[in-house]
Amino acid sequence: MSSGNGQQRAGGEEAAPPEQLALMREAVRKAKEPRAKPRTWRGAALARELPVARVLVDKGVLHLDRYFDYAVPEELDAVARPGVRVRVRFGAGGRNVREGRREGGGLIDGFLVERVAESDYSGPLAALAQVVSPEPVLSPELLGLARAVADRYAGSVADVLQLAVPPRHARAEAAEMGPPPAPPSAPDPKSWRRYGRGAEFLGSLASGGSPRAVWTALPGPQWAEEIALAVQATLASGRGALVVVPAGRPAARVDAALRGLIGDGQHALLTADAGQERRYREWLAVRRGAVRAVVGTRAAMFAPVRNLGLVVVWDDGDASHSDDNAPFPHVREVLELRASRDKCAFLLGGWGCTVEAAQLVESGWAAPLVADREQVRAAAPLVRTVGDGDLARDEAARAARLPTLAWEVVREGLRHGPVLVQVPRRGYVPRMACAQCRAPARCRHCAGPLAAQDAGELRCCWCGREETSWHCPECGGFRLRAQVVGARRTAEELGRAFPAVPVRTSGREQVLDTVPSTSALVVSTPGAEPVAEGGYAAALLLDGWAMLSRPDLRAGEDALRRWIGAGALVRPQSAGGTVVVVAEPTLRPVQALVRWDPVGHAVRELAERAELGFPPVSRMAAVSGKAEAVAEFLRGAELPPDAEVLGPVPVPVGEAGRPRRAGGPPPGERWERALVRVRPGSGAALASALKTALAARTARGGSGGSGGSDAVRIRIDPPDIG
DNA sequence: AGCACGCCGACT
DNA sequence: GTCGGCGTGCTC
Repeated sequence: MSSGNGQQRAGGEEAAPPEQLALMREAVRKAKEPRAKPRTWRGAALARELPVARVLVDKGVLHLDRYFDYAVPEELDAVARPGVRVRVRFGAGGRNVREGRREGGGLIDGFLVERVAESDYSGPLAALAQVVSPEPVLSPELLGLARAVADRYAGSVADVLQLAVPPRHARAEAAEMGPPPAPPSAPDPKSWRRYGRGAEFLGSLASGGSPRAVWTALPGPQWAEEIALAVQATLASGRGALVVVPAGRPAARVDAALRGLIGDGQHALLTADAGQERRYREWLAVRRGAVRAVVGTRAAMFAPVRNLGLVVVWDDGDASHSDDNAPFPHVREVLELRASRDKCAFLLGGWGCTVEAAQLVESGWAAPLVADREQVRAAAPLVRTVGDGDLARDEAARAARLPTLAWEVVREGLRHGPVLVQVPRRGYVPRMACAQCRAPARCRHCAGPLAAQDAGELRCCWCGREETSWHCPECGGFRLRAQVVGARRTAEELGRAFPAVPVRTSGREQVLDTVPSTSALVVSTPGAEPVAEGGYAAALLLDGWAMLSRPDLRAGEDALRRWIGAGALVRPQSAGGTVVVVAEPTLRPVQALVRWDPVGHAVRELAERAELGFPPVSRMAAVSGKAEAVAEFLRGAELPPDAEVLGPVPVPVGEAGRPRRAGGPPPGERWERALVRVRPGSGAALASALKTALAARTARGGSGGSGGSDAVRIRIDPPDIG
């Protein structure tokens, strides 16, 4: 078998004299001899032991997702250890054969993966240009994890490492670090006793066990200390622990709780808002084993904790647990991988319960950690609803835009302390719902969401089929309405309704951390709610129907999660805490809130998704790009036999209000998106098929993952499948 | 993605 | 004869 290159060369040499031709053929054959001895083009001396370095080049492109061999010069022998960052010449410029070997190609970064005696590569090896630093940042464990994540998400290892290894900072690296402090003693389980087998769980951690649990936390501020106790128990067993929370504020709470329990110095805080130097210093402290525990936001999910004994994710339904860089790994999934690979304990906690969490319990992978109903009733606020019927009957509501019940609860609450008002954030996508019962309109073929198109016709956002005779399967209605959200004005009007009371707002721009226990109206968007000292006296959850009627698979789950998140900051019912939600009391998430039963909701939701073939019971991948590119890609890909392709359908350009996520179509281009769905168990096969097809495509002609006009993008577990 | 190599048409 | 377009294929 001769390479294409060789054929070409031979063709061009036909005019050359025979003896010269023979010489050239000889040269070609020589270059192809297997097990070529490593040599540099300067003939520099090589390391005597293991002179070949296997290098992972730091380029996200998929067809470069493998190792390249380089020769190790003698002078780099000592520092060229596995795991260090290196720079190498890489690119076509390196093989200018004619005028003797000349340096070419650009210098690019990479990681030295291992040192070996011989190379499989048949050509002459280039030499490592530089060892950037002797710090072995890429351990075999981290590389293994990065590879597993890359496989799970059909991405490249280099892309994952970009998320996993922070940029180097020389000054941070120079700092000396001491040995880790002595482990703390095993904790008293304290409030963990409120959960059925909570004390048992902590005991298992402390004695070196690796239990896995989905924990439904009771409302209130105790959760941070409960996580800290789990960390303490794990440290007591001589192992390390990793906690990932959705944002800086909850990270600060767990940090404070840990300080309170075991003091400073046992753990590092890894959050995005730290500067580069501090980030790298903290990360190094973890890698070097100077600290044994980590609390942080999503980038911390890869933290190289030594002898990992426990991983924790808090509030896994929060969107910020999903990384927004390729290949878009999710904290819960990555920590599941870590727990499996490292055989360590796993704790997924939240006030609510995601469908994915319910699935972990149902599959038997994790055990439920819940309090009994009596405990729940004692800790949760009283929840009351205001539905359409109430509103219609309510004269006062029409005038004041505030239902009588809501008004009364707020007024009464303000007599005892602060009152939280939750208003939805702007920017929910208006799609279609039943005008009568407000159930989202769904496609009768694949159950995707229906949306009105530019021309006015009704189409499925997944499979693209037109719907001409829709009627509501819930209530039999046949009229549709577009969903519109207008919110903030309500807050201003509220302020006018209670003129003597101070109004404070907390939102995306300015997030309040805490508010005092004095009477005030606290208006907040979901996720930005300040914690009130002693708890809120009441909470008012407005425009619930708008949250619920988004035609998103997770609309109900999301709404419930946000309500629960607000309600958990309210005093218990026994202390007068009351929540009013403006939403139909017949709807499932509303009922779940009233009963404070997030697990029941998630379990029912899971059963329904299994029936309809929705994630997470099936796995989905989105393929998007220009129409021809998507079609060609799908034609070329060898998808698993059970794969089902939905669509493609046009990607809406700049849908009203929805912020365009990174990875959308460039301005002015019309893109399409297809969804590929497989049965449970075929997820890995799907990811692998997509990765192979993408790599082949890029290597062939197309312009691969990022740039070019014929690019396609793959996203496993797309977040917005309508 | 870059980047060189090589074939094929235009021009001093 | 040589210069330079861009179509292919490789990168240790």
